[in-house]
Amino acid sequence: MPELPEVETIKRDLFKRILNHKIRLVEIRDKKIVKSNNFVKKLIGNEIKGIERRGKLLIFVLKNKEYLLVHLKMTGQLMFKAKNKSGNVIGGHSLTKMEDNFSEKFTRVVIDFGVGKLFFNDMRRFGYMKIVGEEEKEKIITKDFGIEPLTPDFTWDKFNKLFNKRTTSIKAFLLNQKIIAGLGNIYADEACFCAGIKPDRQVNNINLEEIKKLFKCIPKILQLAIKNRGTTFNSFVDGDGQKGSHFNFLKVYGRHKEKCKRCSEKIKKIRLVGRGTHFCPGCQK
DNA sequence: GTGTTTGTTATCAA
DNA sequence: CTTGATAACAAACA
Repeated sequence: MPELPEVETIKRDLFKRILNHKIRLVEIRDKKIVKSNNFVKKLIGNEIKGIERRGKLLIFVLKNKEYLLVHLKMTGQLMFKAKNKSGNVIGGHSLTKMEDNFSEKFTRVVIDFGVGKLFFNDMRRFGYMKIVGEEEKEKIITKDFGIEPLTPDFTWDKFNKLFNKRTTSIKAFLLNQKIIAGLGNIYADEACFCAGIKPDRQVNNINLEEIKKLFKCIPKILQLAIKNRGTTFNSFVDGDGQKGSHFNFLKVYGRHKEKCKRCSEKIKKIRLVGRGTHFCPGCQK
């Protein structure tokens, strides 16, 4: 599940690979993935001049000031494979099996940059790609997303105000992209552990001290996960097709029935907001 | 065959 | 209009 740290890792990887290379060919293998018209035509001959991120959404800035938006949803992957001297992508032989974290079994779109190809793979087909103009891009990044952690926009004043008059669980609050952008199921659970808050607590019952802890925990958790190049649980790979190493740093997510690293109590798993939710009964109140 | 996995949105309710 | 709760979607795997 690519969340903010995973998407950020991909962004940084692709920056080094695909910037300023003219797009030669675009192959759509699954029409469902592409959500805008004239997709191939708009890309061929174009260049990517920058890569931005808003929450879990990747924004490729095109030379003609249009924007290629890519959302990986649950199982999306974006990986660049360089070409060798004979013009074939390295490691791109198998069409069916996973070899070296790479197969074309679930490849939905391929963008050929001459120096290599960018593969959009997505087993579950929840992800999408679309090209939009300046106006629509601005509308999306302002309307659909809340405060962006890891930017100057994430201030104590703004964060604290978000807790006013809300009547939902802290877990649902953290998962809501319109409130805070970029947290998903893994990092929402991790943030709650870090702040010592049980995920089913109501937002209006969380005290100032706890809000302060959350304010510190959210960037801290995300930064560490980025440093470890993201969490690979099922399908996440970075822009080069490699796994992230943050899995072993997780305190609660995926550690059901295991001992808490801090207090040795058994990690519990419940269902909240329709999501698997992990917490430590000893550390979280 | 069944349950489980989750990011987002549609839908309905208040 | 805003907020919240819930189901639905998709496909593979244990």
